[in-house]
Amino acid sequence: MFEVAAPEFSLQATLSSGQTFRWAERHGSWHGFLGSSVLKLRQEGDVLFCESSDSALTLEHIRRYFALDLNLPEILSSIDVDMQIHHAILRHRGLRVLRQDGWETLASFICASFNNIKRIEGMIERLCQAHGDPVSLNGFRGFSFPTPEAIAGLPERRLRSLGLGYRAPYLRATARLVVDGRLPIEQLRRVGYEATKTALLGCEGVGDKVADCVALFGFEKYEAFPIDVWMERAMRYYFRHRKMTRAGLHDYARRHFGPYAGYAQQYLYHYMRTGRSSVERSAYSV
DNA sequence: CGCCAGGTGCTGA
DNA sequence: TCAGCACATGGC
Repeated sequence: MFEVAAPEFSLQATLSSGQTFRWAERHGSWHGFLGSSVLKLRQEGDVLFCESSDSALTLEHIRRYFALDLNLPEILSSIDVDMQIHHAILRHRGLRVLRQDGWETLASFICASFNNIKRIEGMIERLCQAHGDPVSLNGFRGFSFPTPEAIAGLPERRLRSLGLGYRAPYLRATARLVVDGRLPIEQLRRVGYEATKTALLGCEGVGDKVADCVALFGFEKYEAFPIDVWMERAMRYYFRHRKMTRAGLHDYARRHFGPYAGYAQQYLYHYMRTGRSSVERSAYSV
C-alpha cells in the first residue's frame, strides 16, 4: 500500500468517463489493471491510496497513467471558452485524460465501434479471460489484456464466439499489422497528431472516430477530438439547425478549443451522458 | 419487440 | 466530397 498526492483529480470522473473499459467500482474502491499489475485504488480528498499485486509498480507509474504531472487548471482554463464547456467543467472538474497502453487502446476502440459501453466491457472482459494472463491481488482475480501476438494467431470464428461480431476480422487484421511491424505502434508516442492518425487509419475497422480515440487515450495527442453520436448531440449547441458532417464538426471543435481540444471532448462527452440536469437536457436535443 | 450503441467500409451520385 | 446502406450483438 502506498499513497500518491493527487490534487485537481477525480478518480471517479476519470475512470467512469468512457475512456477505459476495464475498471470496476466496488465498495468505494476501484479495481483494475495497469500494465500487468492488478490495482485497487481509493481516493480520499487529494490522496490516492494504492494497493498493487506487483511491487514493481511505483508511484511514478500511477502519476504517469493518471497524467497527474499535467497542470489541469491551466488546461481547463484554456478550453473554458463557452457556456456549455463551462458547465461540463464545473460538473466534472478533476477528470483527466489517461495515458493508456497504445495497443490495448487500439484493440479496445476497434471493439467499441457502433456499440454500447456495457457490451464493450463484456466483450473485452471475455477477450481477456480467454487470451490474457491471470493476475490476482488478495482476493481480486483478473486477466491481463491479450498481447497482439496472442490475438494475431486466433481464427476469426474464435473472436466471433467471444461476441465481437463483425469486428472480429478487424481486430485480427490489426493485431497482425502490429506483430508484422507494419504498424510501428511504439513510435507513435513520439510523432505528432497527424502522423499518428494517418498510421492508425491504415488499420481495418479504424476510421476517423476510432483513430481520434486511440490518438487521445493511447498516445497523448491532446488535440484529437473524437466525434461519436454523443458528441454530435453536444455540438448541436454550436450548430442548432445547420446540418454538419462529422468532419465539419471535428474541424470546428479543434479550432474552437485549441491544443487541448481532446480534454474538452472528454468533459463534454461525460457531461452529455451523465452530468446534465433535465433542464439542460431539454435545452438542446435528446 | 423495436431502438440504440464512443462507426466503418463500400457504393453510387 | 457526400449521402445511403449493410453490418453483429445484446441491453434496455
